[in-house]
Amino acid sequence: MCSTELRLELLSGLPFLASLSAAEIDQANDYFHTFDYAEGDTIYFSGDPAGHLYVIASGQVRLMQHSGAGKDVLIDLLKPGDFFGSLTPGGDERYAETAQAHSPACIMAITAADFRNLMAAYPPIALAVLDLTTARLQEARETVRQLSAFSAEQRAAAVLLQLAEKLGDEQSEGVLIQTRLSREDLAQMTAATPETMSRIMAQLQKDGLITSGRQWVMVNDMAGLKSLADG
Amino acid sequence: MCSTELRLELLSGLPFLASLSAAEIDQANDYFHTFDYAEGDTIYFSGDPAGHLYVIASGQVRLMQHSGAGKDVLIDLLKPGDFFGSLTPGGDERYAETAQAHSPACIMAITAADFRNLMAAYPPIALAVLDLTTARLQEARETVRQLSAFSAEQRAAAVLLQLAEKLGDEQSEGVLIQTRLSREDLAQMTAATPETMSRIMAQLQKDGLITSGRQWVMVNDMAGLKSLADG
DNA sequence: CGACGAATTGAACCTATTCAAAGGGTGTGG
DNA sequence: CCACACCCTTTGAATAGGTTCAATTCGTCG
Repeated sequence: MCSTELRLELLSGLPFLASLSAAEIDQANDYFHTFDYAEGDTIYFSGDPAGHLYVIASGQVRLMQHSGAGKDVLIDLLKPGDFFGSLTPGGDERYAETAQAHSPACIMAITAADFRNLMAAYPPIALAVLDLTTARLQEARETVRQLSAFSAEQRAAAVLLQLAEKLGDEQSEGVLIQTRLSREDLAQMTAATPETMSRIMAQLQKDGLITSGRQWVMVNDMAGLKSLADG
Repeated sequence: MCSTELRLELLSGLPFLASLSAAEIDQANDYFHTFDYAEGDTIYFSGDPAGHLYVIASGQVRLMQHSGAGKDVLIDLLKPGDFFGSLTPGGDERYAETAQAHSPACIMAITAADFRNLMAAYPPIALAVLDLTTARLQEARETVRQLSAFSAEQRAAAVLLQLAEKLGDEQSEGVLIQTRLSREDLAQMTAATPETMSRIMAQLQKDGLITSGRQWVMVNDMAGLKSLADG
């Protein structure tokens, strides 16, 4: 269970709460409840009534979409400081995605209505959240573009690049992606099958662009990956 | 050129300006400039410095993304009252998409910085814009899901449904989509080729779900299309 | 009515999927 | 501490869905 200090430190570090004073942060903190999740735990299911906004205190969360026959899509991998869940006050709406702990995680939750009041009281918060949402919209549209125009190999390269930038740890031999990632996870981010992903990863490794084993990936040549991804 | 009355009437009817009084609307109107575009005119190119937010007064606008070799993606078709362009004040950012008049159109433009001031002054505007952006994010993610999990025929059915709901005119024989739409336009919305789209449209017509000719589509069986789209 | 752009149709080709079987790395329990 | 079992991963071969290229037909606007 994450400590009160961690909570306050986290809240004060959030980009979209940057406009609040320490006292106001302290006050906002009262609206949040904290929950712990083990790896694999579901935070909410797609279709559940949407009543809360969540902020990651520690750990990683994955957002997924379901279609029939195990054809799931991994929309996004979130890290501490990221938010997810509902932004609208009405509890009648429903979550469009499923949120799942991708690693052991501590999550803070606030009522959607409370958060909306916070945004209405502090316009800079609303603008900051709007900026983040706009950025996600462009990400999603970029994904659409890649699915429409590029090969599985190019999409894989783009996904690996993105992961390396977001979750990568720079090391002497390359950028290590700090997350357990199976071939299936990568496949669900790329709109491919695990088998295809396995073949692609083998090819990328042969070309010296990456190194990869069971559940881990290291990017050795960011520039090379990028030129492959861009066509 | 759209008249001043049309401009005021349009502004007062905008969902995200609903919180403003008549006098405030009148005042906001001063920030907007109006431009006319002929069918096919480009409003801005992907990559241009992003300095304005646009609102459609009349006509239709299409948002597109480019990739090499004519592999363009038609992200969205917008109608009067919809906004597009930049939401962030800094002019250093760039448009991610190209905006083009899909029919003769009258477009109102406001500086991104001015609009941001408006949102900061009237929080309900910011919240309304956030809601619309969130809705678009979910739309984009739904498109990703469909590209990942469904066949071209299912995607085509989903696109036609969506168009019929957004731009459809209910008639005795079915719902007529009120826009010129070539096989190529539909292909760019579906991530398919015009040839594939032609074959799919022929099949759908044979099944009695739609009627279609050169540049036009009518949906005869919404429920049938929906069950096809959902799998 | 004529001409041009759009739509259709056919056949070969290719990428990625599917199904199946064998090969490892990891971590847990004895 | 080692061994075993489990799941992830790899690899192969057959298949299918969509693309590509090319030729023809059709509708519509001037």
